[in-house]
Amino acid sequence: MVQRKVPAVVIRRLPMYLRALERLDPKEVPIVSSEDIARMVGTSSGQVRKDLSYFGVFGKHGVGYQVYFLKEELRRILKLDREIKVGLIGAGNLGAALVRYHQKSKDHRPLEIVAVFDIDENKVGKKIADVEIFHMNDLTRKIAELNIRMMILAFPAEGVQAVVDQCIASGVKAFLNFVPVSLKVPEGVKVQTSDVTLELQSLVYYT
Amino acid sequence: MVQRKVPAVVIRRLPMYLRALERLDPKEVPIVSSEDIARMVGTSSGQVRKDLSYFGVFGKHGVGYQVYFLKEELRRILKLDREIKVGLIGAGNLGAALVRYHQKSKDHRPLEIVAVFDIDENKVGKKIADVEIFHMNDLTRKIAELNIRMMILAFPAEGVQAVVDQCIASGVKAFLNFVPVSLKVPEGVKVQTSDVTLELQSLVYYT
DNA sequence: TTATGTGAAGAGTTTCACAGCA
DNA sequence: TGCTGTGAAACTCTTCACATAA
Repeated sequence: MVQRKVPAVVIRRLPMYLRALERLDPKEVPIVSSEDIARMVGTSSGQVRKDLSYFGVFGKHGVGYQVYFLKEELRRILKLDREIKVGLIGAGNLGAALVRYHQKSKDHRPLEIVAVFDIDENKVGKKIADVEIFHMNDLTRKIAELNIRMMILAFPAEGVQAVVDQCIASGVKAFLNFVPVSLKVPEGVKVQTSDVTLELQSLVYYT
Repeated sequence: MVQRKVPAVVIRRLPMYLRALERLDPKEVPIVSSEDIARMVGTSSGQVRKDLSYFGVFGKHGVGYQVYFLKEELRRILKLDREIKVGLIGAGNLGAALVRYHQKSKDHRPLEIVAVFDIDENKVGKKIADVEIFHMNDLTRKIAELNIRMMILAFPAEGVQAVVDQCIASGVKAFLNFVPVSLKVPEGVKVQTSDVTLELQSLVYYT
């Protein structure tokens, strides 16, 4: 157990381990080895053990890990042991698809998309997969009211930075950004950008 | 200039530099410094210079980089100086949104989505943003026929590995994978996985 | 005997700082 | 003088290998 600064890469792998464990039935497979987990997520057993060691001691020498226990621990570490309210800005193609996709996926809990925001008056009041669409004018108010801590950005690139600043001022701590711009955020706020065009372009190098 | 193995991170940054340069009008801004580029993409000037140094010498000491020239060079390095045929499997919400999003984006060229594939007979023959939907039975044939080298995976998780193997056998060299599974591919084939659920889950850690 | 937990070595990336050229 | 190109240092992350505990 080290509990120094945990590398961001490690944090990105923990949900993979969690998902692998969730595919297992604890009644049939009550115990797994780091090797088992590694095989399921496509990494090495050493890496699994090292990653876990940042947070404590979870296994038994010569035995392995208790599936149920390790799952609980991973959820606790990732703060997935409570409900998390997520907002989404942009009720266009991508935004709507993301909401539907998220609602449909089995392992979306405990992440709950509780509000969609858009500037288009015609969309306001309607719903996407049971999630209500609010006007951008209500952004600040709704973030506070619904206690939204995470925001998904899925709208055209105009004025993203201003919107982000507004969110941060209202208490948003993390962004999943699908807008193709680089964002500036203060210390303590996390942005994860997913840029399909960029990813496609860099893949071409390998063809 | 080094031209050893180029780190994957470098390849992922080059399209960002390219996009930054494309935002500039070469008539107004014919020359940029590494510092200018760094500011636009949110990195350091040293990193920009180091990254470029893997591929050759593109700037002039004391002056900077000629925008037009550097753009051309970046396109050449990334192989974006020719048309690239891309396929997409899965005409669901996400798949359709990705096709529309890609067609609409200004900097999508020279990447062209030339075929969508789905198992649903009812969708076959229809179009999404002018791209025809083919049946999965025609996958292998169409990949060869249209010379598809890259595939976007956006369908439910059943049997992905088998589909991937089929694509590889037909000549696909790179995948952008939105399916939440870890894929096994041979040396020489590149997979970039984008998993919204995983990204959201890891972001929670920082809230 | 088996599989964990973890220092230490190794590999990969970023940052630094300065020589060198326009 | 100004900004590039690049080794070398600093830092981060992964792999290794083995002491250790069940």
